Amino acid sequence: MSTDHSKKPLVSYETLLLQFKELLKQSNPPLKFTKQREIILSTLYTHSGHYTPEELYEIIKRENRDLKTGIATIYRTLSLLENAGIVTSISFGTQGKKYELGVKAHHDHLICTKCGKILEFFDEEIEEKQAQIAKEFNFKMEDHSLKIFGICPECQKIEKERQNANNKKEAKN
Amino acid sequence: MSTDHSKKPLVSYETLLLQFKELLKQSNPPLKFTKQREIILSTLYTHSGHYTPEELYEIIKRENRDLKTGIATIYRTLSLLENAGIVTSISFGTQGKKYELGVKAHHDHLICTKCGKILEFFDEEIEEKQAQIAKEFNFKMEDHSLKIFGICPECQKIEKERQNANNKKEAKN
DNA sequence: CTTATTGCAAACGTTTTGCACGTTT
DNA sequence: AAACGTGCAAAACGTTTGCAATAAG
Repeated sequence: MSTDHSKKPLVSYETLLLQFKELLKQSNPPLKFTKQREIILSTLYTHSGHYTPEELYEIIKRENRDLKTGIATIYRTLSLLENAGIVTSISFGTQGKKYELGVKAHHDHLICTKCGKILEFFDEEIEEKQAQIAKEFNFKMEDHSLKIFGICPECQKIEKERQNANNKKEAKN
Repeated sequence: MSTDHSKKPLVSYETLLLQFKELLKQSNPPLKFTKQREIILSTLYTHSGHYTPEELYEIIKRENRDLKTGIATIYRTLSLLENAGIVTSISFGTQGKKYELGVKAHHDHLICTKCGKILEFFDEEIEEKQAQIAKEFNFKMEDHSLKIFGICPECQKIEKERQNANNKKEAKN
């Protein structure tokens, strides 16, 4: 298994930006390159990680006091970027989606159910198995998503400490 | 790989109902066995498959003209049944969840992106790999979800037929 | 007779949309 | 100048909740 913890995307921002501009130009009808779209892209680039539209909106508002960017534009741009394959999303039931720059290699997720932290992993064997299963069912595979839910090491530690504290208290009584 | 296409749950309805009644009685405080709860359970039993609360609501309304059952009760009962481990859910991003009777063995899902059909599979090797990965990350695994998205054989066929029809039309012009 | 459960409607949080105005091309 | 993009507020969507009436134990 290979683990990919790199916090930096694989391409430079210049390359990414060019890629994005090219995409806009090639669209039919051609789309426009706006300040808002640039800021959303650059924010995703500089803040490597998984964000809800709301979280991204807060970061952008805080870091760009001069330019107004509405939440609707965040949603619209994230959809655009996702359809273009520039970002990918991971969904959390009714509680929404989190987005990340998708220029990294494909990977799956470990999600902490206590603190919401997301770790990434990649396993070639599982990838192959999935393709094989799709084939067996005559499914034309388009995508797949593997999520492992659990408690991360840090939260396990916190849990243990809380238990110890409780035990001490009970011992006193 | 073992494939489980059985459209019938593993236990009889009588057994399931007893299990449910026992569960209600054992709760603290004890919960009540109502007509609505029985109908929701029996509808899930007789209509094997995956349903959104809305879909279940429509089925129940159609098949039980005499008893009024509100959508809120569907939601409340599905939560109850899920917490009790009697049904399981599979979530679809912002578009909600689908529920199924969960007395069957654990399995993962193949989901058709055209028609929404859900097929089930189980692969021991993938299961093991997941447990191993969680261990490597010191994650205390609670659950996992593997979804393969793609186009089912039927929809592939429909797609091909549509293409053929289009080709003929173009040939005419 | 007590307590949980119900349907209803209102509230909720997230996402989408209509529209007049601004910006990019 | 033409057309796309924007912010805003309202609407839409799936889900949850408060409440008075009802049914189960």
